[in-house]
Amino acid sequence: MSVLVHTPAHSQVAKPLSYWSDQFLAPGTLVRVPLGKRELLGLVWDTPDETEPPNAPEADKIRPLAGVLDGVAPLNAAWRQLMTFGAGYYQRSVGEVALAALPPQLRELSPLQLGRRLKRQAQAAAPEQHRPPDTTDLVALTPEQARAIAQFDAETRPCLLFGATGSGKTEVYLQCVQRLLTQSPNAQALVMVPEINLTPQLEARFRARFAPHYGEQALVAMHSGMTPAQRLQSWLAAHSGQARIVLGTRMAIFASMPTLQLIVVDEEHDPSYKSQDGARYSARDLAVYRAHLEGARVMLGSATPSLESWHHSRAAAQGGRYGRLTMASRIGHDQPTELQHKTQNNPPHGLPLVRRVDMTHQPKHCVVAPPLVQAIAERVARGEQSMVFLNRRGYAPVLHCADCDWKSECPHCSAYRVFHKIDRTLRCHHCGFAERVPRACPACGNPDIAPLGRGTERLEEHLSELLAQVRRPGTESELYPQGEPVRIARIDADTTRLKGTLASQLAQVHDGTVDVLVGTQMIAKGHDFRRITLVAAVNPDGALFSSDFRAPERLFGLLMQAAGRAGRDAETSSRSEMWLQTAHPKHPLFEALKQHDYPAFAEQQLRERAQAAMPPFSFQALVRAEARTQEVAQGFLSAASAAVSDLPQSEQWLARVTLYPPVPMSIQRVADVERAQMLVESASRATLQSFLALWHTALHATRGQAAGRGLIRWAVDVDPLSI
DNA sequence: AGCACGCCGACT
DNA sequence: GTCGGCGTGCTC
Repeated sequence: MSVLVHTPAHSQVAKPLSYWSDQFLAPGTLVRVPLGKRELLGLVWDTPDETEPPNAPEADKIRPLAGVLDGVAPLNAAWRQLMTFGAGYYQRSVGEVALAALPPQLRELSPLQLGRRLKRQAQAAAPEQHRPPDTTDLVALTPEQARAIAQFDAETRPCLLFGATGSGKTEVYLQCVQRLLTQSPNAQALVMVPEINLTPQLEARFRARFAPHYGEQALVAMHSGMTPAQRLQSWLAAHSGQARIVLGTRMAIFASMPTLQLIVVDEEHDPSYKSQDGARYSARDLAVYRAHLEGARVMLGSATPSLESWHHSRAAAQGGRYGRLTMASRIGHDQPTELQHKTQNNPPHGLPLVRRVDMTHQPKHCVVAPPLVQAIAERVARGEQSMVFLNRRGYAPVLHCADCDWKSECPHCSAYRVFHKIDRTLRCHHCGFAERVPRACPACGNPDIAPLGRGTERLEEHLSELLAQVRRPGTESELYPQGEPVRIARIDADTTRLKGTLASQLAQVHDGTVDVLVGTQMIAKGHDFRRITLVAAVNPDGALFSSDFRAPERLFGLLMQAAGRAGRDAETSSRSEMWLQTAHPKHPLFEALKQHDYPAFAEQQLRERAQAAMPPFSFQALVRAEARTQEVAQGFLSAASAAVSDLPQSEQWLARVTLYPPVPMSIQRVADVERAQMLVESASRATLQSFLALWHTALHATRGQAAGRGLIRWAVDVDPLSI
């Protein structure tokens, strides 16, 4: 009997292992098996009567199963196929992928403990009486929303819901789920969001809509912020079919859902859907594949789709494989005619007016341009809120000595430690190494060491100085005869480290306790701020000329998303603005942003990508290597590259697959480990796939040879997001 | 991945 | 004298 256990792709036990069993066990059955001195969770893989895998061990080495996990139904064929596909596509072992997809507690719990949990779960599942949904529950839709849903119903292919921020994508998801649950009494739906931070508000909306009809148990969440017990509970509810809706982050794509009929991927362009550790899977891509496997529908939603999905949703005549559903207007705004759009210099469909501040015409070294300060001050005086966005946390990215040119380098990484004024530390954002800020330059003793550049901490400080004279309206008191001073809050990974602080900080913004909000991209995502009428990006230029070909795409998405935070209420949207401080105001990216014209931006980007034969017009994989020295890391990659010529038909492979030379990674050393990578590219996804599968053995073998000596780790990243 | 075995540096 | 570092090897 073949059984999968949690073993990595590179170990010698990557294949299914053989065990004896005296009873028939269906594939997908959860079992416990002895392995060495341990007993661990296993998953029955082949049917018992299938031929034993090649290289089966001698009969005397085969040990009997330790037990079967009663009460948990076997994982179904579609789920197992998803694991097989995921493992193959991302170059990992099936055991690693499949066992990692199960809740951790399932692996740890003894059969007795599990039995108790199952009993409790069954009691909780006791039938509840609920009011069946009827037509009065349906929220009125805008014509665009209604059309999008009708189009989705008429399609069988995956669909891209291209909807402007504020166009009501969430309501479309809700109604699609609602229609499904009403039509099929057992159907399940999976709704995915990119970040844990976004789950509470979406969960609240889904719960309010569905719990009255289907019970609290019908909706479960799945993300890494949950306790092991909660995760097991959600997983069991989904696996048993008791949960009709699963809402979660990328990990939820692996949930066992026996009657899955609909998958929604919200903010499908978000890079968080690509896992960066373990198996480097894309939950969005797996969603499309899984829907295909299960015969389920899939909807990818975004205001700024990934260029991959946008390209897939081009006209069918041009080879498009996805349907495209467009919702261009914000709720409460009629779609303007083409003429209005062109003649009035107004932004379309109630989106904020984009203003570019040419920083080359502003005072030297100014951080916030005077006109922007003025605009924020006016908002404060009117009782409106502003959001200032800087994608760099801490006080200053570097500490510098002007005398000897010392810089706050991290001793363990090839990066600078960031100055955090709040606790007077120098912190490395890559390895976590932190030290108290030295009083004087550690190299030459000069007491005059100065911060270089700006992070959110310093921006917050700077803004409070610039706005010190501004007073809030209608709040005269003895202390402040002309009204209270401006209130500034900062939200970034540093201020939200503790659980629940993000929620309470967001609440402060909502109830108007805050006039100006400073933060990193964290504040640009998803949160609905009703009273914000100004959004500013202080320094977005960095990504314009980045070596990463996806940097413009990410910047555009981020700025568009940030712009979407402004004026979400119809009454304020007419005077809401997005400010961009840039040294390149004429850059096409900003031109497109000003028009809120994603299609034009995507068109231009895709043209560039096509010319340079980059994704989505080519397919890539990255081999990464880590070692104590750069020589070893690169040496391994070179040897692996050379090993290609020993493959059968190597010339044909080399004609269709390009192997680039090994290079150090952009942050070459992290925590005293040297990192290098090598890019592999092909014009065909299938070719790249079969090449990787063939080459994997050679890569593995290289590790055991001289070139692999001293290598710490290596891994393949298929469809990498950053190169 | 775990977990053992195994061989070299600073401490109860 | 041990405790403990992580290099190498094995698990049906």
